Amino acid sequence: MIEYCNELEAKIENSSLRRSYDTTAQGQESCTFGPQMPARHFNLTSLVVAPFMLDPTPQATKTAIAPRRKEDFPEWYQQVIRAAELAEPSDVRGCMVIRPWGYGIWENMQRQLDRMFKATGHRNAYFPLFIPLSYFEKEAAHVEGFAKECAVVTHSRLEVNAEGRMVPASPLTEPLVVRPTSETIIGASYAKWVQSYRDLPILINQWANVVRWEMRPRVFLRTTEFLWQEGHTVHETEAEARAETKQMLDVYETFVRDHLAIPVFSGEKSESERFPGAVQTLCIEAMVQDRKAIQAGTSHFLGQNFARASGIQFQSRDGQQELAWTTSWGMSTRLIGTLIMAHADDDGMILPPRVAPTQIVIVPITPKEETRPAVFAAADELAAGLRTLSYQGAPLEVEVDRRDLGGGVKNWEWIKKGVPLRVELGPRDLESGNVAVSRRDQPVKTKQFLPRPELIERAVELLDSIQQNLFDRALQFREANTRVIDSREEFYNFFTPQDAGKPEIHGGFALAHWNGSRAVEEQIKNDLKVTIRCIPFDDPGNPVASGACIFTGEPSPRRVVWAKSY
RNA sequence: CGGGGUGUAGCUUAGCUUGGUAGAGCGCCUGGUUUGGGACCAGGAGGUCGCAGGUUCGAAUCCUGUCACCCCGACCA
Repeated sequence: MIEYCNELEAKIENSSLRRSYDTTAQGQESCTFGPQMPARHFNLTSLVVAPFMLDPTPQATKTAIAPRRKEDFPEWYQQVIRAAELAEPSDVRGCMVIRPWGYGIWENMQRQLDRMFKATGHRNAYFPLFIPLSYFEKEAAHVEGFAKECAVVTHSRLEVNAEGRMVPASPLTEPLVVRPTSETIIGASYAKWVQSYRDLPILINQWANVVRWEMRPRVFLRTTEFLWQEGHTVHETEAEARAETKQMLDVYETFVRDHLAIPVFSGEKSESERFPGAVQTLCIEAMVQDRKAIQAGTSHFLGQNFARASGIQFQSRDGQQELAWTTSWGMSTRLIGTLIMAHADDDGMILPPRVAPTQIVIVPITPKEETRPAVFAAADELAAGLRTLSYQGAPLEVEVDRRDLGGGVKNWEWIKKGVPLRVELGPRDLESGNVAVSRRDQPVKTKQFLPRPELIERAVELLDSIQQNLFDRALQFREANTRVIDSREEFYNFFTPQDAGKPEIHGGFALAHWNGSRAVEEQIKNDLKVTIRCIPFDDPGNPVASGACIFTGEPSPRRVVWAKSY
């Protein structure tokens, strides 16, 4: 056994995979495993593998996804989406088809977020897809911000022309804008609903699709049509509206951290990155594996701007007519893209158990026809046992893969889809009472044998451990690529690729002092394509609270987060 | 909208310079052997070569136009 382990260790070394194992073997009595399929046994809950350790060197063994992250990150991203059957580009430019596996993730996100919205007193409603142009024109900054990406409906009928083609006919008296966001149309309703301070607050959320005619679409990250939720609230006082804005950002941060297993910086946007029409935009920013930043959620304090535009006013406690204070906040299917870029590896998707459409897949191994019924029966029985468990307030989702395919093929499909736990059950396990369990956050060949009752007993613990490990990895990655920077030169070096012709993955988050000027921000953007992602609430750089702007030497109250972004 | 590039089977592509009636790998279908790490053997289906026009006896190949997509810029959840 010892000899065998050493041999295996050597193979791992030679495969040029830089992996770090706990090789003390936890005394699993094992090798019930056939000689043709050796496997080492690890303690499943103690092993933590950091993302960089999972990176094979370019010459390493074949991975399920080509190219690898290091070779071509954007292409890798698209290939993961395809391999995991999350979505596909449609014939409609800029639009995507979200496939069942991808939509299942979205449904889980919806369910959990919705629960959090309800818990903070919000209710769902639905407002029209079409916004009359005149409504849209009411808030100047808002129009300016969205005008360039609006889809506009101008006709109400099709007719057959002389060439037999369908052509739009019957122009509308007033064009309709397909909502890029709903502040104005919802504001029109709110204006009717609000008369007295007793009608406040209004706390409403809507789940909807929106359309923004983007120049350069990318599946999930920037599509012409996307799905989201938009919360719209109205308040009596500024303080209450500001508190709501912050509260919902906190909900987002909690959701992304606890359910998507992604750490974020939360803070405020600089003026140039602010939502059109907002007084203040709060955001959470995540780092993904090419070290870029991605905005994972935003919450806006709209002041009285939209109340003024839509005429939302009320009679106050002392009988005065006053403008209300409004907020809006949103999260979109872009989060699925964020999830992919944050967690997936060179073998495909890796799903945090809390949003996985299926948490556990059981793969029956049926080498001989005569053993098949018994194996299937055992698999079904195990699945039934697991389904009695509750996970995150819902029954555990367990699938038995009965397809008549080779065990390897099935296994790899589930690896690419990112199912958290894979369970193999074959004829030999019928006698031993064991199953082979693999975690998606560990190297694909790692297995542990567990007696079936123990798997049922420990399933939730294993899923929690995966959830935690994904977060730990992501945090470790972010910390490894976040740098406190105190000089302009270091800043420029940090964000300048070694090879300008074929930029490698470089940079990350820079925590640096800034004098608050828009001009400086503009300059940095022009030079390096780097922007301020957020002005954090707490100083994450910590060494000194205040300091000097590294570009101008002027005083700076705090460090801000700089990065290239999606 | 500016600059560059590419269009051949579901995917990746060969052929194009030097015109002669379309080939491969993967995937798919059927049968058999397989199935505990991405299987193998045999057979099979699938393409008006992006589209339109032109040159020619003959066009994937040459010419003109057009459309779509990709990459780089301006914009963005």
